Amino acid sequence: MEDNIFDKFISQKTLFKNKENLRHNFRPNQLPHRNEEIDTISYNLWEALKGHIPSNMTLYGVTGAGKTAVTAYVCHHLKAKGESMGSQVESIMVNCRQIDTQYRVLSHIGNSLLESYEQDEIPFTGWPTDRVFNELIRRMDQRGGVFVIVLDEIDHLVRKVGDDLLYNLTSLNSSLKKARACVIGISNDLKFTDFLDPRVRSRLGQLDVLFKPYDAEQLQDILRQRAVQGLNEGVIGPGVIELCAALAAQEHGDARCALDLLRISAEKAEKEGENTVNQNHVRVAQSQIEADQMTPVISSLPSQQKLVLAAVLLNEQNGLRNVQTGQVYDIYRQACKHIRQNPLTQRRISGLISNLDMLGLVTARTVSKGRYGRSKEINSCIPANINAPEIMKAAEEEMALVFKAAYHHQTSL
DNA sequence: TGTCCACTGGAAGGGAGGGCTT
DNA sequence: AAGCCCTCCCTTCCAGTGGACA
Repeated sequence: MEDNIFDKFISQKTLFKNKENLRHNFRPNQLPHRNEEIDTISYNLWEALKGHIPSNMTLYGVTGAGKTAVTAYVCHHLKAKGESMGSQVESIMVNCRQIDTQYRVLSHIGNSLLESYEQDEIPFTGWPTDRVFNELIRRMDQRGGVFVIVLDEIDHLVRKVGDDLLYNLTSLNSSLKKARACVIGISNDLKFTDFLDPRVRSRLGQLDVLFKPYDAEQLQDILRQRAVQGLNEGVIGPGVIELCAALAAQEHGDARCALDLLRISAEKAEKEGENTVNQNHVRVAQSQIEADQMTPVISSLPSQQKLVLAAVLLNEQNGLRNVQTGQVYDIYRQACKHIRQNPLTQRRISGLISNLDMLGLVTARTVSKGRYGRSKEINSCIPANINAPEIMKAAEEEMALVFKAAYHHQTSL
């Protein structure tokens, strides 16, 4: 019989008991060091089980501080309790980084309320927004009960489209006849309410919950708990948990980062056929995570963005740091010429640079150089261990062409 | 103290591309 | 088919700005 390429993996021994337990989006039975937050939120949502309207809430905290996990955890329990008590409670989670316009949020919520016998989804475009809103209200009233609408990464949405949506959502209850609604906003940014209309701010901020970042010891607890569920006994070498926790604590106490580190370290060890995970695996995992986060971001960039990034990198290859917008724009224009594309305006490029900054691919600091004007100081954030050829591979044709052209230009000098 | 640089970043609006309703 | 609506990408215009320099 022909050998199957997967056979060797079947016979290979594994270090994992259940890998899902080590993913950051897994919902564990317990969330260590978050009892206070869970209490506050669930005490408020308890109103929903009695059929009343809970206060709107805003949850603040850095990435990986457990905001989303706690909310999902509480909502899960809420729904279960609702079912056993016979009161209709439903939670709808919306990730505002992916679903980032008023129309899309409303249609997403509306479509998640589709009864199985109803066929008509709200189309992803085409309707006036107020029609989507009215349809949402109709569906909520039809179902009745209390709806908990969770807007994750709400700061992103507000920065992008303003506060119209929040105004509408926080005043849902005045339009609803039978149903009731409350809104939970989750934000990484403590100051995003600065962007809000005072009315929206006071309605949304009826109850604020602050999630402090985990410290290294708390992260260790989290990792140990997950490791027990996710990994086989005795596979974790000395100091591994401590190292993962310490590295993640440096990243502002990001539990997500800690879990990824542990999982990928174990994957590395398993691939090497080792029986235990050691600190070396963690170090390898860390550099892989850095590279893995960046490469898909770069390759999914629109082509003009890639060109701008290429322009920054080209400047850096020539030994320039802290380049200004104007310099980047010059190189960018030359790059466009090389590959026969029409260049965009400098205003647009300035915006694209800010975009790259938000994505974490470059840092762009606005500085004033006195009478030599005011500009951005731009540096790439691409770590030295991801080198230019790899970026070129990731960024495909546009950047590869630019780099090639620049290389010829350099060598011909 | 005023000037002036090299931009920044907001606002308005055009146009293409997707879709719906009548 | 015509008339809307929404989103995305882009341009044009322009007031505003931090701080070095004369």
